[in-house]
Amino acid sequence: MKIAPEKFRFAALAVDVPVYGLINGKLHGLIAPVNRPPHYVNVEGFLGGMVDAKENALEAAQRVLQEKGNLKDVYLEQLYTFSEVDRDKRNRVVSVAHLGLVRPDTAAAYAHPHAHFVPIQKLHDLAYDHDEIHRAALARLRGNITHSTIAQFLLPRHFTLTELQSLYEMILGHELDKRNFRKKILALEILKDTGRMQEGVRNRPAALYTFTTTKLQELPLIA
Amino acid sequence: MKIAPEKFRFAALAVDVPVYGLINGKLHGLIAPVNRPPHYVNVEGFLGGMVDAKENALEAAQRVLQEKGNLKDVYLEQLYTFSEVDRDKRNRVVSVAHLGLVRPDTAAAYAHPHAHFVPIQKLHDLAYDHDEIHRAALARLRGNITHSTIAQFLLPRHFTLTELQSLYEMILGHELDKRNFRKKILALEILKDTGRMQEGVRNRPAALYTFTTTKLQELPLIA
DNA sequence: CTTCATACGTGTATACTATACACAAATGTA
DNA sequence: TACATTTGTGTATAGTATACACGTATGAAG
Repeated sequence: MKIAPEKFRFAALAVDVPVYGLINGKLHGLIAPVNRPPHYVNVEGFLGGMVDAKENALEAAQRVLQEKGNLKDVYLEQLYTFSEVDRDKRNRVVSVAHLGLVRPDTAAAYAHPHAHFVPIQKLHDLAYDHDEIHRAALARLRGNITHSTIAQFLLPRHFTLTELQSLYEMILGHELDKRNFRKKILALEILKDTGRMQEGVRNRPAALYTFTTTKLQELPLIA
Repeated sequence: MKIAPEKFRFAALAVDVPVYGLINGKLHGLIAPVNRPPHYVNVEGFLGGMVDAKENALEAAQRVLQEKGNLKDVYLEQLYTFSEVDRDKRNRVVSVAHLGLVRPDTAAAYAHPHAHFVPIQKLHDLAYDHDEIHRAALARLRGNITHSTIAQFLLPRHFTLTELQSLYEMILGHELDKRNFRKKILALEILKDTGRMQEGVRNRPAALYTFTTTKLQELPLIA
């Protein structure tokens, strides 16, 4: 593929990837130090990087997560393209933001010299326009969780209904009735009982469920 | 704003804008001839153009519609960014597609030497990846019409409930019950009766309604 | 081994919402 | 005056959403 004529090439094309995961049942976002003098020092931001000539935006997002975060098998979807002229104060960079989700095993076991998970409430004053990207990502998550089985990418393979409900509550920002939630979610037939139970809890052990399919499905509205 | 370093500038950044409007009560899309030898000759495509150095993607979309289609006051929202390496066979172009909607007065009175409105069923075999953009745009329209007052950007200022219902039916692809549709839409309190009636129709004249606000509002699910 | 603390798992009655459905009324035309 | 056409309206029924409380299984502590 040839490169475009010089006169159209003033902007760099980047991806930024807000990645979220549950740690101890709470939503965290993955950020790393940003050090780009003179504008961006002593700040942090989501993982991001330039798209290169032989890949599309999604592939770039996957590569960036691998290279800069040592992360694989992340659920990714395109979020929004941020193109404000001065969104990067150094020079013109247009960024195709992608929402990323990881399971708790990945998030909890995550160890990396620079990138780290931080509770979502503490994600502010980030570099570039990453505060705005964060808001857009959470809004997307809220929209998705009621219309699809996206929760599956944030939960372990086997989970309890209480864990699922708690995830919904965190993302939606309000509490749900336990009995009604169970009735609705089970009626959708997207979950199956594994027959196994929680172990090592100091209360009545909960049944473990799993999603019937590993694919993202559209759903009628929940909650 | 400085331009980005040379090594990151291999792709051109463009916008493509599928614009839809009602003509004689049917949805049409706006396309124009594309003539970019050797790959794109004798084909048509949505209006599009390069983003330039001093504007963001939305501003570019507005400018392109003005310059290439002589269109102003178009409702625009970012749709999706298409970044396949070979989506433009000539060279690498990443396009931030925007969905555009115009009112029937604009669409019906539309006269332009090249750009023209074509019924959506006839929009196929378009240049570049515009068939895919068309599909994405219609899918977005379907999603939006049930969750927002986006219909207002496709209807005249004053319209009948039958016209509104017919728009919903066209976009959703199925028929709706007249009485139930009216009950639901009026209960939302997004419409007000203008007190005026249709004139010059050869049947019982319908009451004319208008949206209570000119802003896009989120709605609970309709239909 | 008993008691306690904790979280799990379940059903029903009521309010609300969605659906199905048919006919009289207002206009222009013949 | 009769006809063709499209508007505008109500009710009964089914289905869905909501509100709500207590017995049960486990581990820990005494």
